[in-house]
Amino acid sequence: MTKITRTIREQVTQRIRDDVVSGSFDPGQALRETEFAERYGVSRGPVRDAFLQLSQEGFLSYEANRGVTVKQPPKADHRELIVSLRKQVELFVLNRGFETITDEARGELQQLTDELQRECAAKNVAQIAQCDMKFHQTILEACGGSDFLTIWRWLCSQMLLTYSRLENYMDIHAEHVRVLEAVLSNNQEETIAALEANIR
Amino acid sequence: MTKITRTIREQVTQRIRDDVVSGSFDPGQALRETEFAERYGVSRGPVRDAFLQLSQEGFLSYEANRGVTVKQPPKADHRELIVSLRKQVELFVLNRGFETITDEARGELQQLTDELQRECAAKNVAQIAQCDMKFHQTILEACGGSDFLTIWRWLCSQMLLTYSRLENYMDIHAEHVRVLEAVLSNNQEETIAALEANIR
DNA sequence: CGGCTTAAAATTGTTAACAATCTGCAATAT
DNA sequence: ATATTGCAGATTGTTAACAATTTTAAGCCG
Repeated sequence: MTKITRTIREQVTQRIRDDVVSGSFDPGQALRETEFAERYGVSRGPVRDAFLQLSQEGFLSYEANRGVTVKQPPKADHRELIVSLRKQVELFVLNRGFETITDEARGELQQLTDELQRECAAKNVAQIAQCDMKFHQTILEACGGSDFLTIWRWLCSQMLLTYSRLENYMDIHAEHVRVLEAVLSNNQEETIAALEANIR
Repeated sequence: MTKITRTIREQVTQRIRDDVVSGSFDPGQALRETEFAERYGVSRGPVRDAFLQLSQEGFLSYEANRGVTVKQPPKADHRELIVSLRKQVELFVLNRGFETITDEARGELQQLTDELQRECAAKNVAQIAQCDMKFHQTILEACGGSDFLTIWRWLCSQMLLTYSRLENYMDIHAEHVRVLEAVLSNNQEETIAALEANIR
């Protein structure tokens, strides 16, 4: 059974995160609690929680008594380090836990790849980014890497602030198909190679 | 002029963080919002914020509608990766920004080293950890590495969950003196070597 | 004109009450 | 006996009012 009700904070967090990833806001722009509370028809509490969480995730920047602003994308050399760190985390986890991937996880990866195809065709940036991340997250969790989820999310969010490959949508899908097929055929080396190529 | 008033949330967050680092709680132990609100004489709001923040920092584990528990320390192999990642971040930042370290930052480092000496002598675990982190944070910020503070904090917190060198307190101080003197003598290579040796 | 003071407006921080959800246990049915 | 249901208590989630802080801008003085 799939989860039916999510907490308001989670919903608000997801919506704002999507908007940031889609580039709906300018970097440095101030976000007001009241504005979002009214827009979503909720009180300031959950919005406040969402701002706090998204700040720690790396999408927003928080200053006491002054609210949050949309984070500037990282500089080129910083981005290089970030990509390198993310690769190390994902490949580390994959190397240790490749054998523990269950058939259920395989099915989920298949499903996410299909969803990714649809979203790539529809050119829906926020949904593409969400599928992309969920795909990698599924692998991480299936390999016993849940401990690294927080740091991995931060690394991803920094990369998403410059989600530069928005031109070639279908390439994104193709890259994930390569990973998926490597996983399905139980080929650890090819999986690693495919993942390595996908993270950039 | 030093900061006079801090927000309640910050104070509560710091106190709980200190208690976790000092080992006041058992791993897996559940923390109740009401209990901490009463203990600190505040309402549940700031405590809730603190729980949320400390969860993202990696000290606590959060489940919707079920509250937070104290995080288990990372497994040995995970810890190795974490230490390696932290080294990469600090050394990357230091390499790029060593020249930008100001005299003000140097003074702060001197001050923190003195404070560390006192706290090591007093064997006050939470304060030692706090000085230790503040020392490294000062270097990071002085070298223009503020962008990495979030991820760096997470890496540190995971290491602090097994702050294993609690025996040889004065060694901690000595290691930081070596870093400090390298910075003061403007010796970049020695600074890197000293930092590298200190992060473990 | 430029800098300083000050009050009002806007915004975030905190609180306490209320709502929703989960937990544990006893009663009940199979 | 075992599993299921339902209720009471405990705990977290949400809301709206109030407090503290910051920002804005007008007024004043040099």
